[in-house]
Amino acid sequence: MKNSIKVERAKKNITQADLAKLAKVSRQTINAMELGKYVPSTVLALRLAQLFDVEISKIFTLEDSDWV
Amino acid sequence: MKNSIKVERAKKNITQADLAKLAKVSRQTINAMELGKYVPSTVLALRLAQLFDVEISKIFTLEDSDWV
DNA sequence: TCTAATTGTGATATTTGTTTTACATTTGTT
DNA sequence: AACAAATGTAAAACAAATATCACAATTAGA
Repeated sequence: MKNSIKVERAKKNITQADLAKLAKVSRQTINAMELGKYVPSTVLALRLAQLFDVEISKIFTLEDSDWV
Repeated sequence: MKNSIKVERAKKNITQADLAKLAKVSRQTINAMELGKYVPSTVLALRLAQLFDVEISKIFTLEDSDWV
């Protein structure tokens, strides 16, 4: 699964630490997520979409490998 | 977090077992999710949205308690 | 270039999602 | 009522998400 959190963050010009605070997770969670190291829970994904005021599917997109 | 998987499933008139197979998870996962016993990963949520051909935010919605 | 801010990384611990197996309960049909 | 299909539930095990702490590497500004 891919995500465009880094881009959304850039649009708002906020740091990982800022976003972490807003989303109420640790900075490392944001960092690891941006680096594609893991997939967030749906609650966290919804929170981020809400914070960025963007459809969740605009931020998170499935890849073929997500169906294996 | 709330979800309307049961409703979407009813629209398509398929069983939990059917959906489980389509979404490539166990039937218990679908069941527990419908009963609100836990929150799926974003990958699974995206798969379901894609299967139902509905925006993810139409199926999964945050509640106030999801921000605590 | 120095320095501070930001980002990346590693290890460990805890919590939560998911599977499997197996059985109980409910619902729908005949 | 009896039977089958669908749904709910429980426990154990494993996988994955998230936190925390600590430090290294990179980037941006003065």
